Amino acid sequence: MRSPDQTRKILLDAAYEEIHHYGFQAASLSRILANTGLTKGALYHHFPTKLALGYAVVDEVIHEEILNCWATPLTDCQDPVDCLMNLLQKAAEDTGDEFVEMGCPLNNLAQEMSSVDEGFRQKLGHIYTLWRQAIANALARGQANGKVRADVDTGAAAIFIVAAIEGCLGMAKNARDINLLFECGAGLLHYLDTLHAKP
Amino acid sequence: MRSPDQTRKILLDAAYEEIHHYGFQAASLSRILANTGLTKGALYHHFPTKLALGYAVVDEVIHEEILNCWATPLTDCQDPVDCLMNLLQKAAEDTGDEFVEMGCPLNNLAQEMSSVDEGFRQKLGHIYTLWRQAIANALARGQANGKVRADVDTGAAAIFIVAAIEGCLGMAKNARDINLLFECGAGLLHYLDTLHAKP
DNA sequence: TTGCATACATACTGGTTGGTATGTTAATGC
DNA sequence: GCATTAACATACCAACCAGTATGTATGCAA
Repeated sequence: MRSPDQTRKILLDAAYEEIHHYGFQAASLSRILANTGLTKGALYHHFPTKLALGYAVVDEVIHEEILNCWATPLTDCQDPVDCLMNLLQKAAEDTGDEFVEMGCPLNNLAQEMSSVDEGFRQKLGHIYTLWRQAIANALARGQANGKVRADVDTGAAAIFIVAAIEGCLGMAKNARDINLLFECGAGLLHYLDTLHAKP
Repeated sequence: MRSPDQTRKILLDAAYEEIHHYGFQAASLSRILANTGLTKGALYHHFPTKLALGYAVVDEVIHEEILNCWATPLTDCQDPVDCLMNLLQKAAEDTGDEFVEMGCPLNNLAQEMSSVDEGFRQKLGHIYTLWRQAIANALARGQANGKVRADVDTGAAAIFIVAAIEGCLGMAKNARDINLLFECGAGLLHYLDTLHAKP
């Protein structure tokens, strides 16, 4: 009847949703427990503090999300520009409504917590670095096989691409308008196109 | 000895800094009052609720900031691409350290509050719209005098430019690294350059 | 079957929150 | 100079917060 791993996951998922909605600082442990039907005993058995719970959400939930959505799909990819365009389209479709209403969890937490807690800042920075490296590596491979212009600074381009993605998601979140996300994404696609090697 | 307007401004400025640091939800009225040396009597004499104080910060402080830094300088500007490049450089230099540590107040609030409070969302959205329109108008004037390519969708380009600016500031805030801001800005400059009409 | 640690639930605490009710003082109009 | 109101200060409140102390039931090992 008892399954502590599952209980932990329930708490983690509920915390993820709560944080996604209200941010970490305004996230209420009482609300998380009310949503799960569990009690403080369970929560503090699995997580020593609220901060530890937040860290776990970053390390286990958000980290995995970015890996699955962005890093892994880029590892085997011949034309990184095309791949990024497809991933953008897919991301916009898959998580469309949720992200348009509540934004990208990674960006939300990074904006809220980077100037408040050093642990959050570093953990989130680590995820951003992984994401950027995945893009930079893909661009470099694209250069090797002639799909990407040789004069592109892959690292700097990766930084700008991630920033633009988060920027567009942020605009769409405030506007609550998925069309604005597409309009903004079109600008990014236009930029990506300039990275393509032209015959 | 008494100057209510000045008192109000002191409260407003302190609230702006507190919100800039901790966000609106985690902003503490007690901390604001401690920083000003004033008391609750003064605060609640000038502002009926915490929400009203937050709204005032948006309407009076942040609104003015965007107007002065972005909208106004673009009104009389022959080559909008060059102007934007200069404004980016200037913004990075002027507010450099503060923004690198605590981010753009407009973006911070928009990300935090858009999914929490409809009033904040609309007020901040209004500021974003003004900002975008200023850029779009400048681009359109650039098209009229041949500085900007005629096939550019000025509205969509303005959306992307604002998104990219906020995205770059967000990346730099998390990294706490002004060099990353410049690297990211270089990507934006590269995009802006593609808008230029080529001879 | 007994012993014992894990996995929770319940009840409570000190501190902080936004907000209010009541004083007190300074400026202003007459 | 006197009354009135604006401009604050002080004291207080219920609600909520993260966190803790204690109690209880489950499952497993011996």
